[in-house]
Amino acid sequence: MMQESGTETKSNGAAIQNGSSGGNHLLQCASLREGRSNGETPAADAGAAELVHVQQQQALQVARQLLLQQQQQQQVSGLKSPKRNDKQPALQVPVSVAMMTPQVITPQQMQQILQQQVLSPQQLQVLLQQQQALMLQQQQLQEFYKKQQEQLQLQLLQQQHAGKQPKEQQQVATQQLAFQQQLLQMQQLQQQHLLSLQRQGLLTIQPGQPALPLQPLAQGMIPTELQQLWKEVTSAHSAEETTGSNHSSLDLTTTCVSSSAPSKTSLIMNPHASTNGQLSVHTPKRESLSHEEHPHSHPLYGHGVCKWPGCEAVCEDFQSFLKHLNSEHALDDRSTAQCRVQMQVVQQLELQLAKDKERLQAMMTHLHVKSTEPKATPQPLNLVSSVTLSKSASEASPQSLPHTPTTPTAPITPVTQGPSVITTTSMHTVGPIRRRYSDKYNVPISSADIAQNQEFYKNAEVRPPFTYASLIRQAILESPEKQLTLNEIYNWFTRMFAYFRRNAATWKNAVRHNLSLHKCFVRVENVKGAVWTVDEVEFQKRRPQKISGNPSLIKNMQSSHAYCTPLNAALQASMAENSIPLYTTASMGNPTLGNLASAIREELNGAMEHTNSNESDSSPGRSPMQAVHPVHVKEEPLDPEEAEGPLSLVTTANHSPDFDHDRDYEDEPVNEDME
DNA sequence: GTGCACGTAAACAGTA
DNA sequence: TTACTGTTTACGTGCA
Repeated sequence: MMQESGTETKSNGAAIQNGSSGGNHLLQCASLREGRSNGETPAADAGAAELVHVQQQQALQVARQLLLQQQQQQQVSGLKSPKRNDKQPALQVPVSVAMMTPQVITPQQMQQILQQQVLSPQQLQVLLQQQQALMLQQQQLQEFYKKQQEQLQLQLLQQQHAGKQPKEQQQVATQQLAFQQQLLQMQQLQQQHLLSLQRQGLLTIQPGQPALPLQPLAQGMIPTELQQLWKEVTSAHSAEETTGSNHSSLDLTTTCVSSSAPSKTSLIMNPHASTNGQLSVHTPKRESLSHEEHPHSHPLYGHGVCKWPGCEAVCEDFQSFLKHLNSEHALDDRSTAQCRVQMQVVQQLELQLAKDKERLQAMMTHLHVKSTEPKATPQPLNLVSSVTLSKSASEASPQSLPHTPTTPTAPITPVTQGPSVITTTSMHTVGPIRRRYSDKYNVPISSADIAQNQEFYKNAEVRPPFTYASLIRQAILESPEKQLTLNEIYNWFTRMFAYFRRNAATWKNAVRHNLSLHKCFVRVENVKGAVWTVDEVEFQKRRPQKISGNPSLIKNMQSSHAYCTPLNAALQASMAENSIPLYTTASMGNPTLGNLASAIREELNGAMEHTNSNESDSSPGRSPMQAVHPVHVKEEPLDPEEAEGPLSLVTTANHSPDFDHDRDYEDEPVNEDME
């Protein structure tokens, strides 16, 4: 008995699932673009990188030549002019250090680390090699530059004691300038190269941590990975510190060779970092202060261990920890560098979080809209779906007002909210409560509702928060011909809802009961036997009744439309005025909009009609459907002779799928009363 | 408290 | 005879 009938209800599930995966990617791309948006050329590829590489080598050679010349001059002339003492540091420092320092991982780079997963191992290796070559060059440059500076300083000192000729001084100064310009140029080239690498998906790597890039390519970074990253970064820093005679090379922030602590801190805060409120450069002062406030709760101290990133020094007690903190993690270049890295880690995490949030939002949105998209496709279903959708939408919207507050069940909100699934789920758990919610006051289920939660209902044995009447109507409307045999209705129930795979006797009885009870369900004798159809007119009639006597309802409905998204005011107004136009456009156009519009229209229609219906059936505001169809469809109990009447109804219903009838149906009692 | 809507159960009849 | 289909009635529940 319960077999077959697989035709009409297409699984919206597939459509639901295929929809939107691309969105995230787009988002990511967009964010990446933002991150990089420093005016780089977009077309950086391996060729460009090589070019940059060659250029860098040339620049390096030039620098070496300059240095040699300088050294020769120094040897020949002895001491240099002291005059340039003042200017030199000023010139050197910013240019040299800032430019030459291997870059601390920038937020963009971190972001890429977190996101990148595209490159093939071969690509990665090539890029890594390039990167490492660059790093080597950087180191060479640094060493070279440091030596030069030391020599210059020595020279200057010597010159201070022994006078020099201004000529030589000028020469040296110009050479310095030229050299710095060369360095600057090199640095720019390097940066370009780095940017190109970034574009290719590889982050820039710090010298001394070649392994780093390999890890990050795994998808999202988990905290441990981040920690690992942190350790590597910090270790790299410290290594450089120890190796380099001059500590300042590490960090952009640690620019001045002779810079003082304050200047460093100020430099440390780059715009990015400051945004995070990370100004919390941990000065000893602060620490102690915070410590005073919270005696033994120091964020950097726990379980007897210093939690300074990469430290993990064991501290017997808090005092020793403080000691350790002040001694080992005082305000120096290393600490600031670490601090900066930490800032970036945090920033990256925040970025990741934001991104994930975006992703979630996109997913929610997609799941929401999704149901409508598939329906747009031209299939038997589509017709149905459009109808049902409109219905659903209408249902949702209307009821949502009066109902929403009271009824938790209604998966009401196809349009408005996000994870309808969740909503429904939660609602389902309510179980017993469900019934009231669905129809009456509210709207009967909408196909959209069902579609949106389709997967959930299919798999979870949760009672759908819809009335039998709503479900039956839905099933019928989803069928290509908008008519189903009882058995097909059964099948639809079992197919769509796991809940109805049990207790068949009970719910089947209920289905039959509803079919018979509600006038909106019309039994038609067909060639193949008896089929059930939905009489929308009945719905129309009924709806008003429920609402009837409640003038505020109309208001509510209209206001409810506002909830319903992006329908513009004009549209709503037009709908309010005349349901027909809206109806047409809505149904024809964008599915979502159509649903919404139809829903609204229904609502309005219902309300209007309702108001009008009290007086007479033929109200001006009525939809064509209504006008066309005889109001009384089912009034007379089904005599075989009357079969014709219902049939006509059926046809009409089919013709105007969009017509939402949301109003439901079912309250037979109402109908009867009206009739 | 009442009316309404809904769900559930059951009885009954008709039909294949 | 059985199972399905369809109708009807009764009862309970929740809500306005």
